[in-house]
Amino acid sequence: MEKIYAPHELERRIYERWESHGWFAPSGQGAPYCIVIPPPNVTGTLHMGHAFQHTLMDALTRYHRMRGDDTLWQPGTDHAGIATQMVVERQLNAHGQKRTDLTREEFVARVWKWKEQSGGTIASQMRRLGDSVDWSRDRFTMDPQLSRAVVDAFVRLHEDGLIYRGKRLVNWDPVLLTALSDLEVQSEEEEGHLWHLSYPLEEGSGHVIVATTRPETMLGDTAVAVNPDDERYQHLIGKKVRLPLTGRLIPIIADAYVDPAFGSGCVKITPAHDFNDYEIGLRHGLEQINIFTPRAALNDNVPERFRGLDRFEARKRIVAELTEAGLVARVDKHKLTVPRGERGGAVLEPYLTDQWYVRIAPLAASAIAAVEQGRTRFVPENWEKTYFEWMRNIKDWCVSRQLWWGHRIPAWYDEQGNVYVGRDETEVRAKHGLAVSVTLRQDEDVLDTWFSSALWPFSTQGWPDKTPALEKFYPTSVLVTGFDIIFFWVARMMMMGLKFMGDVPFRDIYITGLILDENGDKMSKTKGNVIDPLDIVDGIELEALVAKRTSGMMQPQFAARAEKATRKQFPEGIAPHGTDALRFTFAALASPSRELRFDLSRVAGYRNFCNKLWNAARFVTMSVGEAEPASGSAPVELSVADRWIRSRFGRMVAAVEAAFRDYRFDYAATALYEFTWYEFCDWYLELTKPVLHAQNASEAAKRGTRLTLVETLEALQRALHPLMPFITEEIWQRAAPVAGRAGPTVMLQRYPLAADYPTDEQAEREVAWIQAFILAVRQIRGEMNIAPSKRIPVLLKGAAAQDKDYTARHHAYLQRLANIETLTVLEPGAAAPESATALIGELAVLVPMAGLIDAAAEAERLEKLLGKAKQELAKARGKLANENFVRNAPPDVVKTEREREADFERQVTSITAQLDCLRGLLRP
RNA sequence: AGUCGCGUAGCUCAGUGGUAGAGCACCUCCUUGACAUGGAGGUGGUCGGUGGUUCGAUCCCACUCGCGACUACCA
Repeated sequence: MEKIYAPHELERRIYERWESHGWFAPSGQGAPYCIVIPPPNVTGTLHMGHAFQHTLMDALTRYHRMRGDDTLWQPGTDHAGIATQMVVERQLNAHGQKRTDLTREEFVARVWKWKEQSGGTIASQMRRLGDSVDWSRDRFTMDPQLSRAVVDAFVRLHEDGLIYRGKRLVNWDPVLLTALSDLEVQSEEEEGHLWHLSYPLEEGSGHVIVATTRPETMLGDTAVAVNPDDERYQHLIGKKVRLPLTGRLIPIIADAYVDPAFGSGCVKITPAHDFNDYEIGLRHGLEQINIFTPRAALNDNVPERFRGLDRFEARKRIVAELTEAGLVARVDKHKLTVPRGERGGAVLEPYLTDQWYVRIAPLAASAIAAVEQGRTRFVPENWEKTYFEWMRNIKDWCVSRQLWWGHRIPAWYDEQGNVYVGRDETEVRAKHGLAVSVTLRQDEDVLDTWFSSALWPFSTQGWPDKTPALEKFYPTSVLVTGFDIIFFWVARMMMMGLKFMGDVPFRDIYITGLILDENGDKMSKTKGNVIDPLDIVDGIELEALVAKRTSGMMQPQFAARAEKATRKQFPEGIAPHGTDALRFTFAALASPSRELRFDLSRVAGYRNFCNKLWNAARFVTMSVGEAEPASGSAPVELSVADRWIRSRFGRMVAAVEAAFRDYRFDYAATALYEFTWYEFCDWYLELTKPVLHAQNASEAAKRGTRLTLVETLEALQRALHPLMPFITEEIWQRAAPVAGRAGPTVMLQRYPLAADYPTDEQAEREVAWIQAFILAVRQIRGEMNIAPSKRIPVLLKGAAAQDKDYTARHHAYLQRLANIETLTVLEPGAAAPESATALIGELAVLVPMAGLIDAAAEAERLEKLLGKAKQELAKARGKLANENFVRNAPPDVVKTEREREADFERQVTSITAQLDCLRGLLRP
């Protein structure tokens, strides 16, 4: 084996082998275990958040596969309606073309082409990350079968009265020219103004003042509203004002919605351009005057001189004219929240249009109940509150989009405008008895992308057909996703799953944290702080990274900032770390916290861990050789260390089992890391050396150690495999034959079971003693600056029978690991030379000073120890002096406290005696 | 405005009603035949503040200060 672990070459080779053998497919045996991937945008690339979630999903998948479950990780991608259409439109624009220069068919063909071109990026990234998805089942939301599912779902919902078409106010994007759902609106606080406008009363005797942030909408006002209890305006209710600039007469109405304390207490009502005003308009039967074109320019419903003006231009003109007319009473600075489109960023306009809606309340009710009843469980549990909060206040879902890329709505219109919903035109004609002579025209609109996503857990398994896959893998086991799409996706899958499958789509919903950069900022292209996960895997030069981060940036100032930040953050680019190190980092990071800062130094640490594991494997293979240590009938004898490491391995596996059960990947990572490094490498490998190198050790003992070495190494690869699939495969291939384990790949081996490694209390006790001894000597060495290579004599004082026993039996370990020259057990009362001291309970470990140790330094060290011991002793005594403590605390707590007290008393006595002795020396 | 979350070592974060932990960073020593991407030892925290419950609170409760996210918004 190479001295340094080099991941690059072997990762690709190994993945290809796994994939070509079809090992990612479900085995067909065992209990079904299924995860559906949150489908990324087909034309996108995977970012750190994806890589993080994929790591966790793959770890779960590999773990369950190795546990013998019939495991499927279902891959696929999403057509991402608006996002994808926008990308292709931008490409057209770059060539001086517009979407509308093409026919719909031409444009859609163009998008498909782009999808074919760029659609492979994600798959190749996933391969590099080691994702063990069943590629043979790859799905795309616009596959024929999944499209059929979309149509079927739409028709069924319509048949059940859960989909309707209606004219109402929607969030309209005047740039993209489409409706959006409430969730796609991003409200941001911006600086604006509050204009106080004066509307004259009809009879000419005075005026009312209304306050507005959008003066241009006054052209569509159809009332002024006051609070019914507002005494200032009682006398005006029912009267009329003359709307400036238009001359229209509009009524003053009373509505409890109006807050008398805000502004003037008078509100202009524009039912066609404000959600609240719309509701008020409905209550009072007000006219709805639409004053905008779809592009949000003023239309023919306004005085001629304003027609055709863009809304922002119109605002200036109207304010100017009103000011001139003396009708602007006041202008205040005002913070307001401006609704913008999630994708395009355009200011949205509440706009009256015909759209399709899902009547959501009945669907939400069963989805709420399912979580209340525990049929689906959120992990961490707290997220169910967020889910409930939204579900209980949910509003109907606008599902139609005025786009070309997506699932066309399965509705047809005749020339009279009657609408028919059906799976296709033939079905529609048959269902409604429409003659061939009736011309039908299909709805031009497509469905919200999230409509097809909502069906994902069952549409991917063949629904609406009753397929074996659907039967087996629905409900899925767990959904792994971020909290940012609980509403968009999770809640909707719950509703649709319950509606169409009659059961929840997943047993557990594991909500991951959000990956932030090392400063706690969201990673975004505009901030220039995104990291391509593969750049961490393969490494990247600084210049290439800068180029990558600044390319395609519209605004040069952003590019400059991104470049500066990048050069500061990665002055030498990013070193290669390998996939396993990145994956292990993600696992270790996956605490229940909702925000996770990604720090490259963590990855470096885990790359070192890979290297450590690699070198441990080198040591084992070099020590054990090619042959199976336990072959034939040769006797095998296990040392205390051999028994100890098996026992410790069992404890570690138990911790990992619990961690996977609880989705505590951080605990799993920690347990594996600590076992591997601190127990297997730091202690066990060292403890094998005295045995393997000893001339007087029996062949049976050597066989036992070799066997344990290679068996533990082999089992450790299986234990680590879900988190670090590549390096473990590579090592396993070498270790397994020697460990007597057959099989083509570690990924199909059984995961170790804690039950197979019962705790060996005695071995653990003995090794703990050995460790304490060695640590005691090392501590003296370290603090007294005695070179590790210097062999030193050690004396034991106050040794009990057991200490003597252990000392005798484990002499070889002590001698080698503490690098001892001689080990002498002092008889009671025997005089000890001046020494440095360390305590193991009542046993004192002495290192004679004889030229090695500076007495003053040792005195200082002991003073410090004494201080600590006294402090702890005082604490313990204080507690025990408290009658209430002794009376009320559980007996075992009191007992422990008494033991501590005794222990510290002994320490204080012993250290004090040593100090006295030293002081004698220092005071000649 | 409502909902939720966070505040623990220099940094990033675990954690528990009874002895406060890890990684990184830092200091000292060491190239010993798996590994310097390493080994050995060490420094470092009044667990945001105040009060309450308790024999005992970093942990539970209340209030408070400082952050943050989400949802809905007053024109």
